[in-house]
Amino acid sequence: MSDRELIVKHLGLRGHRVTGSRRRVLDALLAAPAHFTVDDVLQRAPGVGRATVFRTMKLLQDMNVVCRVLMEDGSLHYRLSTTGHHHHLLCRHCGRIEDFVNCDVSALVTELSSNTEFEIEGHWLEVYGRCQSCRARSAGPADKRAIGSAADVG
Amino acid sequence: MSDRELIVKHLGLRGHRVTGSRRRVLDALLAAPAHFTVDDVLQRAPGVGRATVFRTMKLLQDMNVVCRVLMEDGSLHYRLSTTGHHHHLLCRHCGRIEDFVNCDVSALVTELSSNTEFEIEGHWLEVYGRCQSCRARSAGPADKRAIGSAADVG
DNA sequence: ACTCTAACTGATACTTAGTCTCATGTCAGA
DNA sequence: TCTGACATGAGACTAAGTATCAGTTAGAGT
Ligand SMILES: [Zn+2]
Ligand SMILES: [Zn+2]
Ligand SMILES: [Zn+2]
Ligand SMILES: [Zn+2]
Repeated sequence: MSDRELIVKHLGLRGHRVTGSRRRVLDALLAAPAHFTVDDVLQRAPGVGRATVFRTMKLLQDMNVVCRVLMEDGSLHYRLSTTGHHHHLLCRHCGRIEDFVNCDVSALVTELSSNTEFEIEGHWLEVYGRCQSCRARSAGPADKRAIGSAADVG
Repeated sequence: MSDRELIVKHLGLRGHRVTGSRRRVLDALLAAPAHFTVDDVLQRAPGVGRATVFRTMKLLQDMNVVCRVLMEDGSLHYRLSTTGHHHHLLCRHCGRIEDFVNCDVSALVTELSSNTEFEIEGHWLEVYGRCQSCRARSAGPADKRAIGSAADVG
């Protein structure tokens, strides 16, 4: 069973209708590159209305089919996702993204909980850097896929 | 020397002009509550143009006078800041914010660096939860200062 | 004090991201 | 196949921010 069929099935099971527009949006983002904007989807899903694309993205997000990625310039991209909670490592230089799930964010949270009087319920974390292949062909000038002024650089 | 005088002096030293508009924006945000939007500033700085407020906020941000806070609903707020890199603990229930600087994010970064082949250059982290006083008067219904659907809840 | 100019300004038009409304269309269960 | 709740597209609208530009001004140099 293809990715698309799986998702469609999942939609059905959750009581959502499987409509033409939703199928076109799905096809669009399954064919899209590793991360993309709502606008990318709009252009790849001909005939589907703007509002519908936004609505569908939100639906898929709630279903963990896609996740949102906060780019360093503050814009939001989307990415196919299977797992629930996880974080991203973004290469500033080539735009590549890797997920990390098993990393010890929970240790940080635990530490914070005991240091402060807050009860921690959630968090948002994105990490920016330079991937292996970009390090390899290093001293080259960075391209523009992940520009940043919004970065909380640490 | 007052906060304002200090900042004004700092502006001057960095070669920025100290104009009426900038003074009005400064007064506005020094009088504002613990965190506020650009729009709040606009309303508290009568006569200052929209674009100028945005420009001034960016300037003050570059000077570490203010920092940006990513609310759980995705909107951006500002907050007076003195230190450079730090993170925020936001109470979802009363809107209170605490900074944390000394927390071991660097351990996480180090771990990530060795687990992945990324060279980590920056990150963005916000933490959401419930502050001590909100926990004290617990079972009460949450108010609406920090609503969230955008949360990356972990 | 006077001049000069780069820095700054407000108005306004524009862009981008997303929401709302509403009349029309359609999926899927009976 | 009927039917109505769900979904849709068009387009108006909001919110957040940027670009342009003609006019103003801070403040350095004299
Ligand atoms: Zn790379
Ligand atoms: Zn940090
Ligand atoms: Zn609280
Ligand atoms: Zn996490």
